[in-house]
Amino acid sequence: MNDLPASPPDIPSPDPSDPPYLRGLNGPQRQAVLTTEGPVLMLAGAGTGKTAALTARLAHIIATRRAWPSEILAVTFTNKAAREMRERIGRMIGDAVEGMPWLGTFHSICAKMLRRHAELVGLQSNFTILDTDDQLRVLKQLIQADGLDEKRWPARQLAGLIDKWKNRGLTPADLDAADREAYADGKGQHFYALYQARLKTLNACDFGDLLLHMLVILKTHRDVLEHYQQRFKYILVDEYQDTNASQYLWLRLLAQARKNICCVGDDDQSIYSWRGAEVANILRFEKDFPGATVIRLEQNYRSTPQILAAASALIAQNSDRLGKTLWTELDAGDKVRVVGVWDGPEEARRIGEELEDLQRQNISLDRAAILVRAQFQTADFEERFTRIGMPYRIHGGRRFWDRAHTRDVTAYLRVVDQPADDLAFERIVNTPKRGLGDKSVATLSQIARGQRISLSSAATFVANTDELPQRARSTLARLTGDFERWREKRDQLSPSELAELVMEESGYIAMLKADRSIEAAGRLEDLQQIPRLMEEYETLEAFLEHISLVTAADQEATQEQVTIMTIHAAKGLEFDHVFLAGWEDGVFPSQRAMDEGGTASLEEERRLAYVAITRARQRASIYHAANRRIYGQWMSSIPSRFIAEIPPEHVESENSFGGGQSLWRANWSAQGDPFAHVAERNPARTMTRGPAWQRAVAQSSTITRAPAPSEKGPAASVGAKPRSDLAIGMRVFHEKFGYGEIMDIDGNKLEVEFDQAGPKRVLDGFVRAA
DNA sequence: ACTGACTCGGTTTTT
DNA sequence: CCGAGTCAGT
Repeated sequence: MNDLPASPPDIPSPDPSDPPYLRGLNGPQRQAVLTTEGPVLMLAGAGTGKTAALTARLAHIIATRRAWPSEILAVTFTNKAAREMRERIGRMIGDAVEGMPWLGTFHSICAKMLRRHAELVGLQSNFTILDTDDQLRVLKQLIQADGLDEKRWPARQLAGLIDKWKNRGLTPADLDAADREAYADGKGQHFYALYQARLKTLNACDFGDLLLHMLVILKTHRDVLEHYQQRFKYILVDEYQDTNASQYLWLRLLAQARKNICCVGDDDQSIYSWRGAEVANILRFEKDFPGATVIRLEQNYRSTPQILAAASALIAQNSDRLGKTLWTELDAGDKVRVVGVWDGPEEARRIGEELEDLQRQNISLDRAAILVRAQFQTADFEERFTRIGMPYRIHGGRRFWDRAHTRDVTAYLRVVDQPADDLAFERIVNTPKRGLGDKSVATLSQIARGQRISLSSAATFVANTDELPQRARSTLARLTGDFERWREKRDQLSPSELAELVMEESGYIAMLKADRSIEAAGRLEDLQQIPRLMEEYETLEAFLEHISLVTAADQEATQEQVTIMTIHAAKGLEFDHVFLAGWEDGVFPSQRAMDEGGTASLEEERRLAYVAITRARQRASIYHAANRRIYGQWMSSIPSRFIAEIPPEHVESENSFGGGQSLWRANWSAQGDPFAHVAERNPARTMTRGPAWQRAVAQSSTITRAPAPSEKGPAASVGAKPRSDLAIGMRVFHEKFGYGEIMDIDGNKLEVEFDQAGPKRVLDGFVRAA
C-alpha cells in the first residue's frame, strides 16, 4: 500500500480554462479534487495544503452539479475547522455555502439529526446536552444512592469508563465480561444502564450519546438510515485519524450505499488516542472501503527543508505508519536549534530574550509561539513575561463557558428555558447563598421524586406544605417567583437582555461585587461579556444549544502577543518562529507515557513531537532544562530522547553555560553528565531534594554564568523578604503596567489590579508606592 | 450553614 | 507547590 507513485500519471495537467478553484493546486491536490466518485483517502502531511484541496473538492462537486450543497455531508472535529471551511468555500462558491446545513462537527451534526429522531431513543427533541460537569454530578448521585464507597470508586473513573464505552459505540447491553468487571466488582454495567436511564428521565444526553444514539438509530431503523444514505451524495471527513470507533461506524453506515466518501488525515498527526481516537481507522481505510483511491499530499508549503528533514527523521522512528515523504521547494533555512538551559526559569528568560530580539527586528509577536507539553509548564513563562512586560496569551486553561461563574449564569438561563432541568436548578438553588443548604435541597428532591415532578415544580409545590421551615419556603417561593417573572419576559426581551436581567436580579452580580478579591473582578468581567456574546442569538434555545457544543473563542488579541499553548492545541496552526519548551524525558515524553502504555504511547508522544516541529515555518528552537520543579519538587532531568532522534546534521546545539557547540550534548550523554551521581538510580528522573539538590545548586554557581541583577530569575529571588512598606489597598506604580491597587500580598508576590493592564501578579521589587 | 484544617492527586481536552 | 474537595467544628 506504500507503492503508490507520488504523482499518478492520469492527473490532468493545468489548463488555462481551469475553473478558478483548481488554480494553484499541484498534481495530487487536483487529483483529490477531481476524483469525486468512490472512496478516497487523502493522506495529507503537515503543511501540504490539505484545506485548499478539500475546499476545492467541495466547490468542484457543487459547481459541476454533482450534488446540491444540502446533499453534502462535511464533518470536522472542531467548530473552528468547520467555520474555516465554511468561510473558504464561501469565497469560492459564494452564498451557496449557506445551503450547506450538513457542514459541521460530528457532534453538532449528530445533535441536529438526533433532535429529529429523538423519540426513537426515548428522548424529546428539546433534550439538553450535558457537559462533563453535569455528567459527573449525575454519576455521583447514582453512586451515593447505591451506597458505594465514593473514595474507593470515584465517579470520575466511572465517567471515564462510560465515555470509553460510548466512544467504542457500546451500549450497556453490548459490554463484554471484561468491561463489566471494570468498575466496582462488576457494577460497571449496572451503573452505565442506570446512568442512561437517569439521562432519559432528565431528557438529556451527554456528548458521547449524541453519536451513540444516532448510531443506534441508524442501525435499528432502516428507513432513517436509507433517508440519510440517499441524502448524502458525497461525504467528506477531515482529520480522519482522530475518529473514534463510534464515529467510524456512523460514517460507514452513511457511506455504505453510495460509497462517495473522502477521508482526509495524517496518521502521523494522530495525537488523541487517549480520547478514544483510533489511528487504526485510517490505517485500515483501504480494507474498509475496497477500491479506495489513496492520494498522498507530500509537497510541503510551510517549513524549510531543515525543519522538514528533522521532523521526518523523527517520525520515521515510528512503526505502523502509512508512510509519506514530505518535500519542499523552499530554501534550506536554519537548522533546528537545540538549547540546553539550567532550569525552567532560565528557559523562560532565554525565550523571552529571543522574543525581544524578534521585537527589535520588527517581527510581530503573532508570528511566534511557545509550545509546551503540559499546562504546568506555562507558569515559568507567565512569571517571566509578566515581569519583563512581554505581551503573551496563554491558550487553554479553563475555557470561557467552563468557568464556574459562567456556568452558574447559564444554569439560570437553562432553568428559565426548561423548568424541568434539575441539574441546572440544583446548581444555582443556593448560588448566590440564600440559606438553602443540603438539608433543604435533600428534602426538596425527596418531594420531587415522590411526586415524580421536577425540582422547580417541587419548589413551587412545597410553598403550600409545611415540609420545610417557613424561612426556606419563602426563599424558594421568591426564587420560583423570579423564574416565573423571567420566563414571562422571555418574549419581550432578547436573549442577551434577558441574561442581563437574570444576572442582576438573581443577585449574582451583587455577590461578585461584594467580593473584593481579584478573582471576583475577573469573573465580573466575564459576566459582562455574556450579554455581548449572546447578541447574535435569536432565541434562548439557540444560544444554549450553541454553548453546549461550542467553546466560545476567547477574543481579545488586540495587541501583538506571543502565544503560549500546548502542542495539542497547536495542531493545525503554523508560526514563523516556534519555541519548543521542556524537551526532557519525563516532561516530554511525559512520565506517564514512559511508565505506562509501552511503545504505543511512546509513539503517540513522538507524533506529538512531530506535530510540534512541523508547526514551524522558519525556525524551530528546542529547549531542555537540566533541572525542573514539578509539584514543588526539584527534579534533575535529561534531554528528551526525541532530541537524539533528530539527525545531527539538521541540528545546531548550544548551551547556556557560555560554551561551544554541542558541549552540552556531550555532557549529557552518559559519563560526562554532571548529575550522573543523582541519575544513577533512575535515569529518567530523580528526586534531588535535600543534599543532592544542594550539591546541584553549588555546582550551578560554578558553571552557570552569574545572572545580571536585572535578569535575576525567580530561582535567584528565593528567600526574598517581603517589603513592609506595602499593604493591601495601597496604590502602587509599576514600570510596565503603570498605576494600580494592591489586592493581595503573598510573601514578596503581589496581586495588583492595574488601571490599564488589569490584574497581574508582580514581585514587590518592581513596584513603588504611588 | 458556613469556616478552616486536612487530604489527595496532579498529561494532553477539538465536543 | 497548589487547588479542589471533604470533614469536623462552630
